[in-house]
Amino acid sequence: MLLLASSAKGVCALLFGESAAALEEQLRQRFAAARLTRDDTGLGDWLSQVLAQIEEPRRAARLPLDIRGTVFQQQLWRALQQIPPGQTRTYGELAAQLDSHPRAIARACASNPLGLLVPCHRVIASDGRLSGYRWGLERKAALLKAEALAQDEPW
DNA sequence: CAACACCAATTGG
DNA sequence: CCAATTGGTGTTG
Repeated sequence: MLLLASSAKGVCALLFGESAAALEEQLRQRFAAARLTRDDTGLGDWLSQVLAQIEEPRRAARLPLDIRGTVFQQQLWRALQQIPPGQTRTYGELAAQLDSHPRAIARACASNPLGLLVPCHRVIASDGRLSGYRWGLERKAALLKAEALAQDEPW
């Protein structure tokens, strides 16, 4: 199940979870100070764009994003968005790019509230294997496979 | 503020 | 294969 949340400025969260209740809980934790209002219809348009992107990774959804986070996180997330579908970076590469440390990269990825929209699943370990994923390695592997596949397809 | 714990890593022994 | 190290962040005193 999927939860899409937005602020006045844009999409601020895209989470996976077991149930609606579990998702709301995640959301509440991530934005403790926010006043949450439910909107089952207004976000439908954005949501459908997100879903379309999942099926066609190369069509990156151009949604307004409202990314809340530290400077470091924003740098990383911006860097992640530069990674084209079907490609991957290692924690080490990103660390070098941001003049930081792999462990810090991982930590920042793990706190990315924008599942899919910030392609944190394109980050892999230095030996080329998948390491971890907030919403399950299964999902990470599936996403990467889908993207790699879409890359081969002639458009 | 400082101290501490928590990790989706990496490197060296 | 294990352990030591490392850095950003949230929590706690």
